[in-house]
Amino acid sequence: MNVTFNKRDPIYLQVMHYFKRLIVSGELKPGEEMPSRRQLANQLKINPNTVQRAFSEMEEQQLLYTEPNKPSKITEDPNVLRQLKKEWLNQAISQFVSAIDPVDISLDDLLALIEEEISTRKKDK
Amino acid sequence: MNVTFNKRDPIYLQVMHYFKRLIVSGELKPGEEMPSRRQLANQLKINPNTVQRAFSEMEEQQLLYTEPNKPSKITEDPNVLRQLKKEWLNQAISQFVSAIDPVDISLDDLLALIEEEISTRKKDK
DNA sequence: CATAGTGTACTAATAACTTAATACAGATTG
DNA sequence: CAATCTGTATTAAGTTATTAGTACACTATG
Repeated sequence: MNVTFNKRDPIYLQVMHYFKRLIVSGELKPGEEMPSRRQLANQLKINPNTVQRAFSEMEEQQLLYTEPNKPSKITEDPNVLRQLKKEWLNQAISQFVSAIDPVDISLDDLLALIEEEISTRKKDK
Repeated sequence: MNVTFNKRDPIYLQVMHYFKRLIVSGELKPGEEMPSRRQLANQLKINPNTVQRAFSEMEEQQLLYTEPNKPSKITEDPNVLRQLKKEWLNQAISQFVSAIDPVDISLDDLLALIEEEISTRKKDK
């Protein structure tokens, strides 16, 4: 459980983002149990209600489901999962293209820089 | 002056981002005058101090310089400008690669999606 | 020389978020 | 069957960053 919170964004959003990422990557599998709200709050040294907020929003987005008095679980709905991955990717690309729009650089150079960054990261990990 | 503020991020940061983008794109040229703090605040319907905060931070970053009782001007230091562009690009790429890291997609498919997004935007504008 | 424009500085108010304190219903476990 | 674990809900308080209000010093201009 490697989470570091930045001070700028709301913690509940950062918690959501952390778990969404795990779902997108497949590290959290459909049907898998989430940690309990209190337990997670203890680990992260945050208030249980902050976890509750993150979880209940993820539940609204149908990423989690909760049976009464049981820990929440990752959705098993393939449509929801597919949609999540799709949106995650679209959002990343859209934001990226928008960010580099003002920069004067050729497409080839840009793609080369991306490849370079990716291979650098592979090496480092 | 086409600015729409989101509600999440501090306004002064959004103002900074807006002008940095203009500098990166070259729409604001070295030595060019910035609008006065009050005038800009009026246009954007925000408090002059919010503009002041944005401007003074940009001044700290040496993107602007201000002679007493004169409107601020864009820096004419080519090193600062080069550095800004470099960091802008690096930040975009780094953030993007980090975002798509959990996604299971081939490099070729990814680059194709980027090209597609770029050409879509060109078409639409 | 008064008016209106600069930038700047200080303090107060606001708003958003987080934390905290409790409570309740139900399940599980020893 | 008591203790402890789930999730859920409500309300209040605290904190912090952002925004707003106001005043000051200086300059240019008509």
